[in-house]
Amino acid sequence: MDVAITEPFNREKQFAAKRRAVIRSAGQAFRRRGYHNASMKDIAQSLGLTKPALYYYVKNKEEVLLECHLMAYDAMDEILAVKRAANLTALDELERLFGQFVEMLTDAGVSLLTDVDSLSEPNKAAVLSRRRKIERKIVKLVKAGQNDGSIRNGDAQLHAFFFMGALNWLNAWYDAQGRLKSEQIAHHFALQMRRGIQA
Amino acid sequence: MDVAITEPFNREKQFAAKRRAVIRSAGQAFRRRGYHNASMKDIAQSLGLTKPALYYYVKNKEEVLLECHLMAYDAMDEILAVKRAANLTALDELERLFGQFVEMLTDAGVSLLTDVDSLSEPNKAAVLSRRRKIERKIVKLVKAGQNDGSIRNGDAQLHAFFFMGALNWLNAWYDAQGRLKSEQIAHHFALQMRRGIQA
DNA sequence: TATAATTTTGACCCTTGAGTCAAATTTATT
DNA sequence: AATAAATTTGACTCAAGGGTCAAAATTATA
Repeated sequence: MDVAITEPFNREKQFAAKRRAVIRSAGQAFRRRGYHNASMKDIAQSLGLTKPALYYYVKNKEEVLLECHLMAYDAMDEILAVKRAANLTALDELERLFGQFVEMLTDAGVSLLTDVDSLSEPNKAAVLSRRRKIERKIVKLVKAGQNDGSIRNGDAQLHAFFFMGALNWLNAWYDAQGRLKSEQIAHHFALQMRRGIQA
Repeated sequence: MDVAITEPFNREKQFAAKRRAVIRSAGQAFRRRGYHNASMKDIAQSLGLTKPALYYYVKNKEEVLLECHLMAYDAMDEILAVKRAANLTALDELERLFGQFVEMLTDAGVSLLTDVDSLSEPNKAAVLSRRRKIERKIVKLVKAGQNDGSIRNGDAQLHAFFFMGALNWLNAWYDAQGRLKSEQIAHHFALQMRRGIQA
């Protein structure tokens, strides 16, 4: 086989995959116990590694937190990127998006963290900028809905802040083993979001 | 004047007042920067004190966090304690309560914190127990609304989790100096909450 | 099998911040 | 003014946890 090129590429892939696993695992820990309550040693152990082995894959703890944030925002961007069908109202679209966000946070192991103050200034700014960009898209959609008549009037920003809270609060109570199943939550939340703002 | 009794009482009052000030000030710091990012030294300085002076009023940092949680729950209990007028639907009542919660978190300097994992087991259990007690009251009210026909059917717990998220998310974005004024937010949120669950 | 690259580790260093204490200062009482 | 109580502080101790490093172990390559 033509390994001369693919082999080193596979090595990189292995490395990247392991690195992602580190970030994801750390994300779970941060989500459950909080950034400062989850030590690098804990995170390493939960992957069957030792601390120095972790540091082979990441520069420092803050970098891990940063990537957790960005990973979640990437996932949200991906959901937001899908162009909506022309026949749907902005409200319909928002309902669909919101349901997908919920599923992403429950089903898929994506962790939407809130601890932004544990980042140093440049990173904090970067994360907040990403967050605002997503918020802006959503607010824009709310305004579109107010124009197409599907969403009732009122401060669009407040409309959005309200239901984004429901999303961020998921971390505090959602339990994959619990009574409430991902799909059920997504469906319920999407509807409650819709009703809250519909015209 | 008959000081023999009132004087020592005043001393205690002074002490208690200063102690409360410490808790409240710490609460602001925890809310803004997070429990672990706000050092006891910071908290002391923001009150014009030094660290050892703080420790004259509180046992340790965890105690401060605990009291912050309890203080917020006390305020919520107080709001919840008011008997509702017999002619109001449960939904009306819920709307009123929710608006009051929002005002309490914005106008009054009450800090509703989410960091429960930085508490040791017994304290964490105590805080979660208080939280659940409040949640239970609210869920009960939701169910009452489903009985009196003012609130649409669906999992009452999910109804509540959704709008409680909006409340907890306030910390992340509310700024007393910002564009959005307390009363406006309270009114808007109360309505959006109502619409989300009304029959 | 020998050699080189990658991955992992035990043992360490170092900073940060919680918490303490004996002594100083301020405030009230006789 | 003298004494006692309450309050505040400078100067510490100490543990936890982030991060490093030289060497060992593993895996791939010649």
